[in-house]
Amino acid sequence: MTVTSLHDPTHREALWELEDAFERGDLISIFGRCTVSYEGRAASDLGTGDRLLLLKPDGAALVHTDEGRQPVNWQPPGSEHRAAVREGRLRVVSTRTNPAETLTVRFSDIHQLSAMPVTGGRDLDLHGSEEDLRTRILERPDLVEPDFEPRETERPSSAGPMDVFGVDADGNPVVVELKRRRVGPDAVGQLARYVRALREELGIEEDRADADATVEVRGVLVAPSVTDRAAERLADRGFDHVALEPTPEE
Amino acid sequence: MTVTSLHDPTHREALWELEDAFERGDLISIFGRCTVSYEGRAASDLGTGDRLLLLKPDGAALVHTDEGRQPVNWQPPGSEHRAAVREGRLRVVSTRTNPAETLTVRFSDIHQLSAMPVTGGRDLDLHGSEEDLRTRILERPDLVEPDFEPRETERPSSAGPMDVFGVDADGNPVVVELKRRRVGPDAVGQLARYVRALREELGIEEDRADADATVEVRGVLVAPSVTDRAAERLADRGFDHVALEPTPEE
DNA sequence: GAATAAATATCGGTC
DNA sequence: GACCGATGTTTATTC
Repeated sequence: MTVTSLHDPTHREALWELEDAFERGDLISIFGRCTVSYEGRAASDLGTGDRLLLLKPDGAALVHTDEGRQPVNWQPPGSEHRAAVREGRLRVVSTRTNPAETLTVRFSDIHQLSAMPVTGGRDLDLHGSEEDLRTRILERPDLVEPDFEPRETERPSSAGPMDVFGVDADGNPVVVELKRRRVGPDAVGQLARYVRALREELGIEEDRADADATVEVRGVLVAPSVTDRAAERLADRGFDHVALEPTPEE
Repeated sequence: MTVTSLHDPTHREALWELEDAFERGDLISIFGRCTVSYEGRAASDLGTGDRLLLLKPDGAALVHTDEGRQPVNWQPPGSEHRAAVREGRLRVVSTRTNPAETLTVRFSDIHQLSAMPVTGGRDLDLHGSEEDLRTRILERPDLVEPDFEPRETERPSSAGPMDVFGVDADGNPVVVELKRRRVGPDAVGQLARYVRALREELGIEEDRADADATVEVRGVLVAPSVTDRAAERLADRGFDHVALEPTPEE
């Protein structure tokens, strides 16, 4: 493990080290006083200040200040980093295409530069996602409702694949939409599109007042909880909400 | 400007410096070999590997690998960082409440530690946002359509505030929904909710076949472009699309 | 490449 | 604190 670390380097020293680090595919961090400008989907300018610039070998670039989880400016992976000294000052430019975007960092002072090789150790084991919720329901369909019978996951429809498709105790088709956390109105809209698509596919009238219909396509939203507005929209459309967490409570 | 930088420190040396840096409110970066575990809204585990840990004085914590714009693990601002040496190894724990979440980083090797004071220089001047699009339309309403007359922005309704409310050449109420970029069907749903709310408020029948109505609430979606499915839903509901960028083309 | 939906989304404003 | 909507959202997956 060879970590390079320069303290208060000159701009030229920083450039030499940067070019070597690009060559090695190192993860690079530069802390210094700089201005930042971005142009692409939007455009932004950031005046002089102390920031941390992170340059990744996959092309990602991040400019961090002392606040926030989000970088104040960035460039996504796949971008190309270049460095140069202009008028005695280090300048780092990261560009990408489609969309065409450019991030430019101009340093007036370089306090610290580090470069370090990083490989592997990237495989995160994450649980508690929507997929865990689906697994949970397939293993215990009664958590949705008694005698619910899942038939298919990712069932295709003209509105896209529905999370879970099944049949209830009375033989009605049921569209289940899964959300791992509290949801707003948009999730109800998503569910409504699937239900509408399935009704059309099965030739079932949308009019719920039509009590003659022996078969009704039902919509069920499975989520830990719903917002008030989402609850209204669920009620409007005659859908059900099942309160369920992606993983069992302790 | 005092930047502290330790190269291959002992775990105890790193701890001392960390505690001082917490005290000073420094921006801290630690590069080293570590494992990471997270528990909260979801849960995850990350095996041993070289990573960069960024600790911000506002409580944000970021674990970065050599890939991706996103940190592989993180903690949002407002969290509390603590450090300790257990069994000779540095351990950094960041916790927050509501929701209760904990991020734990256990180091086996510390390659590099830096701490630097950062203040100010955080005010980003961003243009090309939805607000720019609204400004543009208010200055040139004809970009929406000839003789369109904006009356109100953020006009309240039972479905929430609508972006722009106005009147067309024939005196019809117009609800304008703004999007800074290409949109999908959800934006049409959002517009539909506002239109429905306004129709109810004004006591206007939704049935468009009712040609007797002298006043019709119209819906206009202003966005650079729309997806095919969004276009279908716009047509279904009789809404219009105006192709417009948040900032003028060069 | 376009479209669609998930995410430990984050972030800001409002009530 | 809950809720709602924007974001240069990013990211993954599918078509």
